[in-house]
Amino acid sequence: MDGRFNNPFISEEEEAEFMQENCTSSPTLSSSPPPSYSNSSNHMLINDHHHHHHHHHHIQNNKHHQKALSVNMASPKKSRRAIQKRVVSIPIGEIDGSSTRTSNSKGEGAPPSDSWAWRKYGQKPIKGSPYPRGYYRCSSSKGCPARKQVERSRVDPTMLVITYACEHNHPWPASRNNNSSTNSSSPPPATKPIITRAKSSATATLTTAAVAPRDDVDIDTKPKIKQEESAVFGNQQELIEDKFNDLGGEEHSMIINATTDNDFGWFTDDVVSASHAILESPICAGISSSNLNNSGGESGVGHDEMAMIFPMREEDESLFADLGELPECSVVFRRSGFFEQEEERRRCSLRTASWCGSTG
DNA sequence: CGTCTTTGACCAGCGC
DNA sequence: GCGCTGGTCAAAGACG
Repeated sequence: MDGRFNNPFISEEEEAEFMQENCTSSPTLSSSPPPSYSNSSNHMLINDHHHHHHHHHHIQNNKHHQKALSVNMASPKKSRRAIQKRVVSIPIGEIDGSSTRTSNSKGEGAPPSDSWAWRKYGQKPIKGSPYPRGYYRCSSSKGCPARKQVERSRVDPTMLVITYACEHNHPWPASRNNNSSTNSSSPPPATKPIITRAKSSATATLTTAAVAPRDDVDIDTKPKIKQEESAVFGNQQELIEDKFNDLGGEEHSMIINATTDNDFGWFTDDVVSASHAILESPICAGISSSNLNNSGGESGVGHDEMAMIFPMREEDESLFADLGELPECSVVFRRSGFFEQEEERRRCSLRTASWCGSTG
């Protein structure tokens, strides 16, 4: 499916270089019927099943050494940072998974299900953040390059930052026993028949979990989280904000006004009600131009969550696509009652800061 | 029994 | 060249 996903706020990395090639910016399933998802000849990177076959003969004895064969994980052509990513920030409490799942031993609960089946394959603590980052990959299809990283926002613990990389190669439920219901173009009927009511946007589907009915009602978990995290955050906030001033911008995200909270209709009734989500879009549509002047850009702290973009419908996307650059529209979003408006504004100005996430 | 999560180790990229 | 950090793998355990 496409990165537009069904997430509330998405910011897209533009650096994408090899990602596009390797990851085969698979055509939005919805728009164009993918000819053959199974084809793996194109993307020869990030996939693991590939290298497995490649270096088979190498080592097999030592279990631990087997990993050695995974060396070529990605054609080392470009740096990891060159990978296109879509950063999505969502209020953790709103849709936070935690659900029935194993919740979490240390990191965070199950990330909000975006109707795709994700399998966690790793988790690591991130240098600048008190919260670990979880690594997920699409479990629907073995060869699916789709991956996502889930971590709690450093600046706003109540926010969950999900970074999507690569898109799915397959329709919806590739394997598994998903009932892909009708066609592959549209997400499966959510367990909760709520979605897409407001906007009728076919693509908009969050917390559906058709594949993995993991998300249910776990709204209660959020209050707890808030307290803990917010406490931790007290200090960092200041620091982080400082850093933002030095951030360099690389991103080209545009910000637009969201119509109204109706747009969140596709969230979930629970979600919506629980999330007093407010869309504020001061239209800092400056497109990062103003931010670029910093060039120092690194710190890699928190800018990711700064950028929150609202996923558009395919239709809309198309329109923008024609525009040339703007892949998606972004929207500044914020939860009411947590940060002050001032901060909000501040963010707005910083928002476009690029998230050079990976390397620390 | 199958699938997914957890967890420690390995590896590559990057900075020094 | 070394060390740090992030990203991934895979065995074992947990869960359904």
